[in-house]
Amino acid sequence: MPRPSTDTAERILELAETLVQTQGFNGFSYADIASKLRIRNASIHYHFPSKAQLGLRLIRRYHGNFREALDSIDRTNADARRKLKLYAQLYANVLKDKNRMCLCGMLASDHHTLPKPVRDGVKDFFDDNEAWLTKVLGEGREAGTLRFDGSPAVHARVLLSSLEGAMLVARSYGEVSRFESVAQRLLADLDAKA
Amino acid sequence: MPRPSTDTAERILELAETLVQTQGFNGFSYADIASKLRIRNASIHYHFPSKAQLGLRLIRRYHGNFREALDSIDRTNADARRKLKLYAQLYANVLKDKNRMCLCGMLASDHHTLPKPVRDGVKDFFDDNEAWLTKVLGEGREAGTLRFDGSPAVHARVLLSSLEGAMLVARSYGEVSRFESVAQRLLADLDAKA
DNA sequence: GTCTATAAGATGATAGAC
DNA sequence: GTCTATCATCTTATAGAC
Repeated sequence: MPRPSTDTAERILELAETLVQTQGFNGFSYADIASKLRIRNASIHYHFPSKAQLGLRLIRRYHGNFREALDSIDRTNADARRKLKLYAQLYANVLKDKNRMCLCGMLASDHHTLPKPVRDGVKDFFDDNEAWLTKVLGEGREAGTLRFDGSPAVHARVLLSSLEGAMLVARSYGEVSRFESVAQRLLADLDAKA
Repeated sequence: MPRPSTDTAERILELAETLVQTQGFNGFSYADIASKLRIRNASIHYHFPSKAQLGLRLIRRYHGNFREALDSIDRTNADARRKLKLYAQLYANVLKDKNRMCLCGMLASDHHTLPKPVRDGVKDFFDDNEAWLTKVLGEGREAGTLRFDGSPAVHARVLLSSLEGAMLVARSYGEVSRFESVAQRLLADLDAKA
């Protein structure tokens, strides 16, 4: 059977993700989803009873996919510099796809209006990213391929903040190159030979 | 006479600014303003016929105030490092006040849903900030107090993006210290003696 | 699982009295 | 310049038929 049930829920998540990433959590409605998927409002509520629950599912999905990408980078690469480059590309790929913002970066902007569970999900995402970056930065300095002052943890925050901000600003210009030049500079400054 | 007319328009702008900075352009309504200022919906429309016009007035006001702050920094300081520190403090002060996001950073997140004139206003703000930063970075390197690779223009983009992103992420934690540690690291890395 | 129908309230906006 | 009254539309959400 051609996956009968979960299919619609998946299509809803897929579209809702794009909508949050481009318009924000308060910038789209169930009606937007219904019309684009040619289903009814009530069908969405069947799968996701409230918008808060939809938001939470969206974060968990996004975080899970991101986690897999980080694990994949870890599995297939040894060099910290290479890992950071691939990490930045993760962001670039999001931006290249319909000028999307990072899901959690977008939700961070909506922070004040979000249900508590969604807020917490955003924090978890940032925490996980910072932990991964901290680890990679530590490894790189240890191996002598990366050079930076201060703690890996603080520099992880710098990288996370800067990449999120670079996406945010680049979207206003619709220029991915803006993101890329910032990311490139950020990574070049970590180069051991600098 | 105790400024009869402009007073209400000013109070509306003041509150709307906070609302946009904390909830986003799509996260507040005329009703929110009306109830908090104890006036009626129609009174707001008298001063600002459409939300788009309110948004534009908000940006112009914010940009103007920011411009004044930059001019003030230029007037009273010679050292580029000092100027950058004061620049970062401008951002920190916004964040400290009710966990606000930069008005234009917030509007950048709403980019996809904004009226064209508002979008353009956001770009103008970023352009102006980048130009100022580019100038200061150039001066600092010339004077030998700042050290960085690449062009002042690219580094200006790095600083703008990073500070905007640092605000965005810090808001999710409600910790100004998160912003401050990132800003501090960013500026320390530009130090000539690094 | 999807639909029709509908509720109950919010939204941006306007006409016209005071 | 502010008000009351009102609009058309959109919003999240639910009840119940199919």
